Amino acid sequence: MALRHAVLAALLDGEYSGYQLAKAFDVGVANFWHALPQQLYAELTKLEKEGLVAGRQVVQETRPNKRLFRVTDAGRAELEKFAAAVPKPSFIRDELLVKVQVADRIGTAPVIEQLEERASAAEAKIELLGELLRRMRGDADEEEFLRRGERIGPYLTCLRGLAFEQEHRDWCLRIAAVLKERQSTHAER
Amino acid sequence: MALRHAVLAALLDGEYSGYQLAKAFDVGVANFWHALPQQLYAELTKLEKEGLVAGRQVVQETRPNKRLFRVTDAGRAELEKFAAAVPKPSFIRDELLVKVQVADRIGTAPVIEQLEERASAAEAKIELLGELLRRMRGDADEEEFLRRGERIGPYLTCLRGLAFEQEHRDWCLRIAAVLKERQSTHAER
DNA sequence: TATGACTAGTCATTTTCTTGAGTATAATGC
DNA sequence: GCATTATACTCAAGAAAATGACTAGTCATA
Repeated sequence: MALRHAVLAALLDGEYSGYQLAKAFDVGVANFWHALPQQLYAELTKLEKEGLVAGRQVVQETRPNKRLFRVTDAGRAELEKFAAAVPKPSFIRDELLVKVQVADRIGTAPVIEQLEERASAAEAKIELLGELLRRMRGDADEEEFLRRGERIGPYLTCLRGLAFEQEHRDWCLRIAAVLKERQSTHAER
Repeated sequence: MALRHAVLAALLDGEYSGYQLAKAFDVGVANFWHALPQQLYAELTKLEKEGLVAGRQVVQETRPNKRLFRVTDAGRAELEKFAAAVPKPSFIRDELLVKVQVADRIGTAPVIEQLEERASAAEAKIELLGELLRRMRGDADEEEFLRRGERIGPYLTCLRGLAFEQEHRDWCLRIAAVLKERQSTHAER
């Protein structure tokens, strides 16, 4: 019951099609959740049936028709109920961590490579998020924006995304360095 | 196909029962994955059927009998294959983030409370992980340990857990402060 | 002019995760 | 002495997520 709320949250800022949502939920512009297109289409259908969102058909000449969705009052009420409920704890769940856990017992080389790839992926996302944040706050500096900005929710979640990616990158680089160092000093078994 | 590898990884350090694994996977000592007891028991059964782990019955007088599992050669090979495969990207998936995303549009008060609760939960875990790390490295300082320590895998994943929790705590406190400040300056709608 | 990428979805299946309940004994705490 | 917690599991059901395949038109590019 969490994807539904993520969808409602994303839809709170305006009308979007399933396709548009899918992009946002995929690339990570939406730093607060992640889902595949199929999940989103399915969820939108369910939400519409329950009256939490309302869709309207938009006929397009040159592109396939699409359906734009917006949150209804019932949807907003549902979100409010959700916000008041106790949240489930969040966990890291990362395949790379599993690999690092055993890296010193099995082959280190591929893990080092993956750590470095991850680090540069994180770097790219850091750039992207930095740009996004700059655009969101406009001329104001951060403090100012956070005090007086109109819509700070997305900014705050992006901040978390940014901090997460920075931590992620730093850890990857550090661990890669540690494993490399050991690779050269210890004899490979 | 990731839980199986997490289980194999956890089992690599010795023989454990499903019950013991469940504790490790629950509390977060295992900072590289999370799972419920039922999943673990089921996974162990499957892994045994496939010959990736081997279990042996240990008869106990005073406690219920238990089954201890260890990784077989086939299991180790499977882990190696896994380590070499391209890893899936990791995502944050946190209900609290969804709430923060919409916090400025709906009720802020409960979200602030939840942020502060999260922060203190993170604080507690930080303590725990710090203690764990200290115990793992013994007398040596970190640099030293990472260069020459026997088994650094678990240490490295704990480091990530620690950094994650610190970032988590800092963000929660910062956002709670921002939302509070706005609550007092803006008129609540 | 074929190739692939982009828009805008749908359908079906499988895997994974979560929730809830139940069994049985033993040690510990009030 | 009675309640709680800890050990050690099992079974079933349901929700959520991931995987894969498919439709169908448009646009840019090589």
